[in-house]
Amino acid sequence: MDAVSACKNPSKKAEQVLDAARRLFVERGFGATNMDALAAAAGVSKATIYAHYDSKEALFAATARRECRRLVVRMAIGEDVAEHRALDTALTHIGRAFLDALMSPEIVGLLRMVIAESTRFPELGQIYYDSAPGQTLTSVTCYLERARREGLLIDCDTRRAAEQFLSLLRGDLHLRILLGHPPPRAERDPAIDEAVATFVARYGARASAS
Amino acid sequence: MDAVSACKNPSKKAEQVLDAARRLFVERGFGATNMDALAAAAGVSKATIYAHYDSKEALFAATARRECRRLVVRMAIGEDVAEHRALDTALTHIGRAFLDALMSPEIVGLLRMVIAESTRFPELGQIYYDSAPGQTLTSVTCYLERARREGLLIDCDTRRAAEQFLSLLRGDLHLRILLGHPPPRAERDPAIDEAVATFVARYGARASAS
DNA sequence: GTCTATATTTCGATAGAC
DNA sequence: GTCTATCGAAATATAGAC
Repeated sequence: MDAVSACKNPSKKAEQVLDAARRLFVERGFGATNMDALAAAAGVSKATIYAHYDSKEALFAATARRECRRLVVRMAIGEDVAEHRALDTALTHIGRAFLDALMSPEIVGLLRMVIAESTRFPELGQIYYDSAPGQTLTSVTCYLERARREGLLIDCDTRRAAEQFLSLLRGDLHLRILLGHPPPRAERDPAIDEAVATFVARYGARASAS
Repeated sequence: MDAVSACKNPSKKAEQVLDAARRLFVERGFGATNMDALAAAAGVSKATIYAHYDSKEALFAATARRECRRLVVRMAIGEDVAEHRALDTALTHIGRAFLDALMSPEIVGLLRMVIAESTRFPELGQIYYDSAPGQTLTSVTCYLERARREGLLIDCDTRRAAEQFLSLLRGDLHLRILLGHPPPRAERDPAIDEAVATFVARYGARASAS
């Protein structure tokens, strides 16, 4: 029951439909999007949509799954952003990349959509979580593990350390963005610096020069 | 345009309607709730609903606003949970209270609803943010300010410290709950301890006995 | 103020021609 | 495979009696 099998008859028009569905569902949500608007946006007729997808719900599920998969790709990039740098510099770079991704309109829209429909489509929540946050957490954990082996960190549970670092970075930014009231951009860089400072205070190797 | 003025004709039945609206909207969301179900749940006729509220949207807005205001009251309680205790004990207690509130089904449901409809009703996001997270942040900042004056904390920006502490507590719990996949409860207390440990590593007074 | 019954609209889904 | 045209259900909103 993935995006492929949900599409009964793959073709170019099926792609157009999926693209339009992504735009409209992400912008307006499931309930506020109707099939007429969807057909118009895709440049096809409603009947064509139903030739490819059994129902509005099936189309939504296929769309959401596809977008979550794309997310995995996006978040996996930047994994090596922190090569060969001092700990705090590397963490700052990771922080910027993380917040950039977190604040991008496509990701925010997708997350809002998934949250909104997580009761109607319970599986989506799991898929999303495994995609974006899961990938990021794994990626950061790997970096911290390397840093620990190199003596930059104290001996610790690197996965929990990664969770804490990401939490410090996220702050209430995530919530505010989801609520439609993002904080001014000027607050971002100081917040990253403070997140790094707190992380280093707990996990930085005491013996390192500072 | 608040909950009062949105209700054209206050009465006992108007209360019943608002109560039913809270339950259904929070459980099922705006789109999946219809006026027939609402009337049945409230024990009144549809016409009665429309005698008190101009439209489904008006009823939703009134309901959401009222629930956000109630939230302020809930979160303000527990402000003095941390009186006369050692720093880490107090922080642990604050942490438990915070997570309890964060995880309560009513609050999660309300938040999900507000996020889901934050494009259709942009004002709601602001109202919610000012209510729950705003109150909590203020409350924790006050405690930290007192602790700082008593010499338990280093000299610091207590508001930012409060933000970081709450972020550490929240972790990705919030996200996972909103996505419908909460982590096992057993992970909660260790996570709180670790949050406190990281916070104290950065902000705890170095001279204090440990 | 509240009800029953109904009007009206919106929207998901389909039939049938090409 | 795709379109035009349409059906039928569901849902919002209202009319009119009490």
